This record gives sequence, C-alpha cells and structure tokens, in this order.
Amino acid sequence: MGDEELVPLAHRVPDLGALELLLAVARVGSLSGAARRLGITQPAASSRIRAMETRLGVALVDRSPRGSTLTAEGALVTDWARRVVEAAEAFDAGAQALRGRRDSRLRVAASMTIAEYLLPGWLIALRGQRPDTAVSLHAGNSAVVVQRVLTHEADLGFVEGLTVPEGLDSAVIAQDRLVVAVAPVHAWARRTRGVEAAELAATPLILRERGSGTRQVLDAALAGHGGLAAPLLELASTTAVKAAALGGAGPCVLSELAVVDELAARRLVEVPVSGAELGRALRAVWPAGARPAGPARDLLSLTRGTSP
Amino acid sequence: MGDEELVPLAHRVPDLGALELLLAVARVGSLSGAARRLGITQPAASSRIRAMETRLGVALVDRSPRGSTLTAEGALVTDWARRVVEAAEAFDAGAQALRGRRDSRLRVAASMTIAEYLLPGWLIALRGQRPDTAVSLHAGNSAVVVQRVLTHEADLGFVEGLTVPEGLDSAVIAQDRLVVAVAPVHAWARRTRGVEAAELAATPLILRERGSGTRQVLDAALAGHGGLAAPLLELASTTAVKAAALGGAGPCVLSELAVVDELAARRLVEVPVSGAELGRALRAVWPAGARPAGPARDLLSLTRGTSP
DNA sequence: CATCACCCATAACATCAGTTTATGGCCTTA
DNA sequence: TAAGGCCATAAACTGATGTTATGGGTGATG
Repeated sequence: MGDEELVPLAHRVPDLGALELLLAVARVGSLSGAARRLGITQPAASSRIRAMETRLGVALVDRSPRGSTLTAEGALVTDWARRVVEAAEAFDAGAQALRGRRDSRLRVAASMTIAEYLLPGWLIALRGQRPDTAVSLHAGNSAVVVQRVLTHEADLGFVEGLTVPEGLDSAVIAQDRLVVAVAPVHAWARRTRGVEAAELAATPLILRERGSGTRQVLDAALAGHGGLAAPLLELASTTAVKAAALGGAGPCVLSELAVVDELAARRLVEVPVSGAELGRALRAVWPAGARPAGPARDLLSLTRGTSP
Repeated sequence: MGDEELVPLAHRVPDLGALELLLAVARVGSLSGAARRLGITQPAASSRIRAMETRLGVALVDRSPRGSTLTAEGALVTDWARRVVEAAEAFDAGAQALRGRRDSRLRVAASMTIAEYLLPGWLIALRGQRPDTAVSLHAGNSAVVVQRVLTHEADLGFVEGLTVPEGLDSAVIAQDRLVVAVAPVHAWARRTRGVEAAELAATPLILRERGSGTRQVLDAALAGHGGLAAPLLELASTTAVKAAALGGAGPCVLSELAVVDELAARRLVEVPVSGAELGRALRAVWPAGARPAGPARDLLSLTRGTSP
C-alpha cells in the first residue's frame, strides 16, 4: 500500500549504460580507456559521466591529465552501481537461456527457486567457459523438471524436493534450508527462543501452493508434529509470499535463498525453529546411466564448485 | 581477465523504465493501468512491452480485452527484473542520502561495509515512514565514524569494530561474521573440515587494508594463534578483495554480507574455521546520553527490526 | 626543450528510442 | 445498443546519446 512514486525510478537512477561506464572507469582508471573498452568515443564517455554527476549532485571522479580516479563518494556509488549491473547480468544470462529455446545445445530444466536465484549466476559463469553454447531454460515444479529430463526434453535438471527421483541419477549440489520469517512488527520477531515445531505446525502460515518443493518439504518436516494447519494464505509465487509477509500478514516459510536480502536488510526477521529439520538438498538430476558430458558436465561442475 | 563483451550489456537488457513497467503490469494486471501508474500513456506502455518482447524473443504477457497477465516466461523474467529494480532502488536511496549532504535533517555516518550492503535497504524503509526527511550519508572507517558522531557532524553512526567506543552509547543491531572464502578451484574448497585457526593465521591471505574494521577483528581473533601472517594481497576495497579471490589468487576474509551472493551462486566457497571466533557485532552509536529522537530514532528502530 | 603520447573538455551536428496525440477495433456489462 | 474497459497502430515531436573535429593540458624521452 501507499508506494506511489511521483517520479519513476528510471528518471532518478542513471541508466545501465552509464553505470557500466562508471564501473569501467573504476577498473581502467581513465575516461578514454573506459570509452574504448565499451566501444564508444571519449567525448561520449566524458559527457555521460558528467551528466551522471550533475544528476546525483556529487563529484564521482577526479580528473587529471594522467587519468581519472574515483572520489570517495564515487567509490561508494560505484559499489551500488555494481550491484545493479550484476543483477542486470543475471537478467541477461537468464533471458538468453530463455530465448535459446529453439536451436540450443544445452537444455536445462529447473524448479522455480533455483531458476530464480541460482541459475542466472551459474549461466554467467558458464558463458565465461563456453561462450558459444546456447542454453535454454524451462522452469517448473519438481515433477515437471523430472518429467522433462526423463523424456530427454532437458539435458540436465535441478530440483529441490526430498525424494530421489526414480530413473534418474543425481548429485547434491548445495544445501538449502527453509526459513520461517516474519515482519519486524510481528510478535515472533521478538522471541529469542524461536518456536517449537508443534507450535509452527499449529499456526496458520503464508505458504507456496501445494505441490511446490517448498511446501513438500515443510509438510514432511511437520508430519510428526500434528501436520500443517490450514494455511493463512496460499500463494502462487515466492514473491507474493514475501510481499504478504513483509506487509505483516503473518509468518511465511521460504527458501533461505529467497529471503537472504530481506533478512540482511532487516525487513524480515528469521524465527528459529526447534524440533524439526528444515534443511533440504538441492540436486542436479540427469537420466540414469547417462553421465552428463559437454556443456552439461561443465554446468554441473560449476554448480558443485569443484573441478571434474 | 578475458571478460570482453562485444555488445555492451545496456543494449541487451531492457532499460530500468521497461523493467519497472513490467513489474507494474504484473501488479496491476493491465498495460493501461500500469501506464497510468507510471505516468505515461497507454500506447507508450504497449510499445515498450512489445519492444522488450521482441528483444528477448519471448512473449511476456497474454493480452486480452479484459487486461493482460504474465505468461509463465513472463513471470520468471519479472522476478529477474525485480532484482534489478531493487538494486536500482538501493542505488537511489544511497544516492539521495549522498546528495542531501547540505541541507538535510538526518546525518548518518557509517563504515564501508554497512554503507554498502545494509544502509540502502534501511533508507528505502525509512523513506516509506518519513518521505520528507532528507538524509545525508558519510562513509568512512570506524574511527572516522566515531569522530563524526562525537563532533555532532553526524546524528547517528554505524560501526563494525569490536571496541565499544568511549563517549558514545551504542546498541547492537545485528550480528555479522567474517567468512573465509576461496574460489572453487582452490584446494581449501574441498576440505570438509575447514581450517584450524593456527593454520589460517599462518597462511597469507587476501585482506582489506590495515585499519579497516574487518582487519581489526581478524587481527584480534588470531592474536592467540601466532598472529596474522604477512598478507598475500592488501587491497583498499571489499570489491577488490572479492575480485582477487574470485580469480583464484588465494583465500580472502570478508564480511558475510559481502559474499552472500557469491556463496549462493557457488562462485566462492566458504571454508569453516575452527578455534577462532570470527563473529562481530554491528553497532549503532550516538553521543552518550543523547538518546536518538526523531528520524534518527526511526532509523534505529528499523535497523533493530523492532518497534520503539 | 621540442616531440610524442597520453589525458580531458567543448562545440556542432546526426541518430534513434521513447513519447504523445489521434485514431480504431475488440470484448463485457448495464 | 450504448458505454466503458482493454489493446494496437500511425505519424509527428523530443531529448538523450552518439559522432566528428578541435583545443588545451601533463609527462616521458630524445
């Protein structure tokens, strides 16, 4: 509610090209060098940086005849800019994979949480190793992912569930855990001892829809504590769940990956849970026997963070 | 090295206005509604969304005479877009604080890590509560922050050090910890048992410069284990440290906040450390006796995640 | 010192994406 | 059937961003 913005964000924040240019200036140490790197001319770079400085009302670079270095404010702004550019790179990596749907070499299927929060980063890294590989991405729930891998519509799948799927080989690529989080104004935010599993089970929660990997894990973990109460809200996307919790509607349960930023910024507070195991493995899966090769193997080893 | 991009990112990723528009369409459920919300006309919105679809090569919205809803791909793209927009909002919040240096009401001083990773989020929230408050921000190391608060050049400070500063009152607002991280190719990435404090102390590390809060905490924690070996590299910014570690130069030590994304994406791997306490409190500080009031109090309670 | 090789700034002009205004067609509802 | 949502298209306007062309600094080198 009440998040009107009179002037759209886009008019107050320099555009991606300008931010990229600023990063290049920081790395290279001169405006003209940065311009060369980005394939534009020096006057263009000069004018763009100047425009950004007047818009922000702060000097970003110290110009000298020997080059340009960031001012103290410039360094800070550059770090914020870097985060925007990194998010844009993740967007680009995902978008390329999505576009490549037709004529691609590596077809990936992934559950929503992994596709949203992890895959873009991996794809950026993969592009570094194999710039020519076109990647396509299909996102769906675990059952859909497994199906696509089994029918060879995908070369590699990523799932979050508990079950080791039949007919597939798999490797654990990371541990995730479910987190119970509430808005800072919620009573649970002040509990230092957190909640017992039984209390959690009995409390109406904001959850993803039945059938999602998140929901499955939660159901299983609380089965021994009376089972899950009827949900307070049942929403179709991670984002919607987060938004409801941020608004103070009640406690939500989501992957740690989805709430890292909100927890760090204290927009949400984690509530420790005792008596239930909310960890879960993130797995890569592929058709049984058919060990991934080529780009699929590269992606797999990236995700495990170890060389083959 | 070798991260040439032939076409700059800015030409492959829709601009912030377009991403914002897409988010608005997702929320509102119609192109014209989204257009109204952003203060542009319906044809502009229509053409912009279409341009984005052709650029990405994917249909993002299902149009109907009753409104427009996201396609499955559209929902995924929207989530990636949201992360870009959030980063841009953080940029904006920080930039506004920086600009407001002259005629502002709330003056904040913060150490680099907090200013980079946490403050923008808090400032977004603060703007929600008090849209009219102009905030100014000064970033520096802990000593500078303390100095500014003592001399009343800042109303509120945020520091990371171990020491409780003299002449100031403080409140712990969060726990942070230092993380030892290495590139996936580094030998330590495969150690399941991590490293002993003594081994860590004896190993040349990639560190922030002496005098930074991070460095102080590390020095103190390893003092009993033979003290810190001569650094492998000593760099002036968090980002430079990260870049060196990502390149495989060696182990780095940074705030958990700085490496959350890299750890999640497996571009870096955390190495557990036994025998040393690398936790540290993040504190808000203010002049002794002068309990924060007004906007300072609001910001403080936001950071603590509890109502006054 | 003069030359060369960097750096940055400014001016005048070209280009293109994004915008508006002005339409028209499609569906649902009263 | 008229009214009021929605979306699409066409044509003209605007401004930001780019270019080429030029000039003025600094420092290394013979």
